[in-house]
Amino acid sequence: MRELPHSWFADDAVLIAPKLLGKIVRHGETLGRIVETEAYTTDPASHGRVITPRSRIMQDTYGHWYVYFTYGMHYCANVTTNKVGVGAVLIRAVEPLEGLNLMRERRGQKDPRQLASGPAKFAQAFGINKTQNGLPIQGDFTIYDAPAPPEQIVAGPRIGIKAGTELPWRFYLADTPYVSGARRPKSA
DNA sequence: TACTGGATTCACT
DNA sequence: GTGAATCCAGTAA
Repeated sequence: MRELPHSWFADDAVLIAPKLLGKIVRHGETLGRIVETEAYTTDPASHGRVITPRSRIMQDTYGHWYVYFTYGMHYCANVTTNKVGVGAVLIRAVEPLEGLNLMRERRGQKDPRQLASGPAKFAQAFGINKTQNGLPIQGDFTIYDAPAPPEQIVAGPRIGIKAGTELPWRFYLADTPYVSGARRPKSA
């Protein structure tokens, strides 16, 4: 398999997010197919709306991992994008392909559909934490090229936590049981 | 220095 | 459908 070259991540996050579907992500022994993504740029729901020490990586790099810690217990993994601006794509769900026993051990779950069907589930199953933050997408923690049938790519509902604001762009593959059960906004 | 709330998940009703 | 868990980045003072 061929690794995605650094230049592949130079475009805007909203363009990269659907193109990531079907690609193969690997961290060590764990391997899976990306089935759900979400694009963040400078919208109100994004860390990139204000550049801080944490979010600076969204502005300063592309083709790197941006891993952050949230809700006191979860990690989420993004790829940074956009050579000339601010952007990142959150990996929301992955279909497990290799290293399932290791994922089951890390997750405490047997059902393959419960191993990586959510951004924090993916991070836990693949052993991702803040030590991976800022690493380039290559080597031991990388993404391989793979074809994604265009007819299976679905553009979101634009789910977000702040009703009435500009929401992130979410994309997923149809006809897989491995996508997340993302919640709708609490109120319209 | 103190406070607030979160790009989530899970258990429970 | 609802709420708890849990800690850190960001913000205001």
